[in-house]
Amino acid sequence: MDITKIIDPLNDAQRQAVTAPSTATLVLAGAGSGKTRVLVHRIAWQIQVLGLSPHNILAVTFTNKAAKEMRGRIEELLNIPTYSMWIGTFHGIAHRLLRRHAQQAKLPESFQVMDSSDQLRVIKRLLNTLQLDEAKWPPKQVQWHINGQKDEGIRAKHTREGHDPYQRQMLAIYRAYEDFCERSGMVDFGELLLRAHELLRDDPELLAFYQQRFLQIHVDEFQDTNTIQYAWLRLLSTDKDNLFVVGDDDQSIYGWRGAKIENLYSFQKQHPQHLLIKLEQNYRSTSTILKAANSIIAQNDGRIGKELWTDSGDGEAISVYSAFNELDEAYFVVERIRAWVNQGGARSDVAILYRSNAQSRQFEEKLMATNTPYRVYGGLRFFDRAEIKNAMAYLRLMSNHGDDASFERVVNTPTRGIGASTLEIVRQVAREQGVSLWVASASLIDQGRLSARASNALKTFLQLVLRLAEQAEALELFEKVKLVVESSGLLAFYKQDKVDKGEEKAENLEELVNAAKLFDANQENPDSLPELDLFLAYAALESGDMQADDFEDCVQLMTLHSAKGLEFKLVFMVGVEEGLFPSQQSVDDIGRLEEERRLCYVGITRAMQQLCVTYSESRRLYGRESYPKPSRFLKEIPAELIQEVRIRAHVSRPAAVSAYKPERLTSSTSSYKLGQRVSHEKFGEGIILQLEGDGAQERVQINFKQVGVKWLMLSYAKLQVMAG
DNA sequence: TTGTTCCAGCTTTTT
DNA sequence: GCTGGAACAA
Repeated sequence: MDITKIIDPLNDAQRQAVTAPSTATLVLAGAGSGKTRVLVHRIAWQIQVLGLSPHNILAVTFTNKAAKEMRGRIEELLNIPTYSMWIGTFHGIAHRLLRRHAQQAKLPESFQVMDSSDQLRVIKRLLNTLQLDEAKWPPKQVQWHINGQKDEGIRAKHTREGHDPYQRQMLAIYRAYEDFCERSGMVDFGELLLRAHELLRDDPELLAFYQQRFLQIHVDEFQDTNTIQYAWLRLLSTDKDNLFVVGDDDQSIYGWRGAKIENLYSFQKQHPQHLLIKLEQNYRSTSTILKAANSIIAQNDGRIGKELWTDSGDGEAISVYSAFNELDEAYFVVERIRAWVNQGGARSDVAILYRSNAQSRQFEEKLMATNTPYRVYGGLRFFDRAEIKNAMAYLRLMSNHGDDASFERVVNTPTRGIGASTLEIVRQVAREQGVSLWVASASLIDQGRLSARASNALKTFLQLVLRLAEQAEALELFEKVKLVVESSGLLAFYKQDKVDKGEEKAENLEELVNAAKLFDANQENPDSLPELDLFLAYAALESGDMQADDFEDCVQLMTLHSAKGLEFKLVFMVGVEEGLFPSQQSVDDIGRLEEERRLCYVGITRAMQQLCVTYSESRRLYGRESYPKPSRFLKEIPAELIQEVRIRAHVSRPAAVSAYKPERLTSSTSSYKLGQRVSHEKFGEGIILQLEGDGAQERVQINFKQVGVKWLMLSYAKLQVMAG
């Protein structure tokens, strides 16, 4: 047995963690301190030295990427297959449990997973049926409320009807939403976790089964767990003290989406005998960078406390550049990158990190202007694209006719003459009879309660889906997808669409067939569940990773949040200004301010060799010129670590932007005049306010007595000149 | 069905 | 000040 491979590459603290006895263990892992290595080697140790079967191990992460990496590294280290080991995201594992035990979880066998945009659509439709004004009940806010409740493990039935009208209405919406999901077999992300928790909690036999199976439970990024996730972990580990959690309270940056840093403290309280191991030796950054990071994070209260150190050298000072404006800032950064590349540095070792996505633009422009390849992270992922979602909706509908959200999505995509009024009737019947849109449509057709045209169109649609389902039955997964893409009419629809990037969309649809092929090849499916349902869930749960296309040597642009877990030799932290970073919305609340500070800590510790911080003396924000102060975080870096860049890379005081605005030209050919009284057959009497355009394009703005101000095309509107 | 105008909103993001 | 979505005119 070769344990040197497992033990030798570790430092003392890491080794202590890896070889720790099976007891509640908290590994406080600073940035760049080898956190993943500890998890991987710990699992390897348990298998190779303690003789555990991979079958007995559970490892939970937050992202698919992290899960994949962990599995890969374990396989590499041990050279054994790991398919029997449960490694995955909280959501992925919850999903697996629910699929396995759909019946006990009171879910239909082919329940569907909704992603957040699906969820938002459902909520919008729900508000509509409840006849609530979206302005008063913003769908986003409703979504936030519902997800918040689920994260806390609260269902509608747990909430007492209070007196606060707002709360009462929210509760009513939540209840209606739950009903809808129940009826149509839809499960959102929060529901996956909540349902999985309830499943184990309410079924002692099942719980005992999994408790006996998972002898060791490992949790990555524990500071990001929310209430229900931690509750779920505790259920599984009851009486066993077999939780091995790794996290860093200083890198908790997701409080705003329900992460409870308190879970770290509760863990310590609930396991008084727990083992606490701090990983403080950093293998990533220079001592200068670490000193800056330590000094900033020290400003926060209530930390468990640790200090990063390294035995590598001081390295270069931190450059701070005060830009004249945001263009100058971009210019400076791009110049620096050019110098780096000229000295033989790789572009992919360089990252530009910003607080908000909107900041990427000026950097993109400058990079483009200098022909520097770059890649912006974030944005639409493959499975989030409308054309992909449409294809998936057909597949879902084939698998589950009760999926109203998918029904709505594709009933008239591509257009087949099923208009809003027909749909409204269908919805109404569905509501009255408490059935799905599918069933309502079928009965409406049977009873001949629709116009012949609407009835036929609807019938064509239902038959299309039925036919697809029938034809797909015997096919391989990728053939099913191919069938749907081609026979639904989607592909043809996008191919003929010349204006709206239709070609690209058609290509994406073809790519979807490939994705299905790949999925099929990689899928283990130990529980032999329907592959189509698994693929659909995969699309919702793992929407990223499809865009890892070009391997070109690129500069990396991303938000500070998405940089977590990554490292770069040269890091630019830009826009480090009060109001931007920390964000204006966070400065009045100490808790949120501290989270911003942790974000700053995360940003700084991404840098391996060189860190460059920039701020601008003036910045255009929401269309207004602002003159922000340098961020307070800058002052928290000891001055001796900083080298201010004095020279202006480029004095780019912009020439005063011309105030010229083309005025709306008054049409000379018109027979109408300003102030002219006219009358319109539909809108009645009014007075001309403005004229523009010529000939067929000529338009007039008219203030109508009855209906107010409107723009009308003169060539269409039949206006009568009135005396007056 | 399509093209235009209007209007709110505006941190961070994974699953 | 820009952008995406809703509302509206044709």
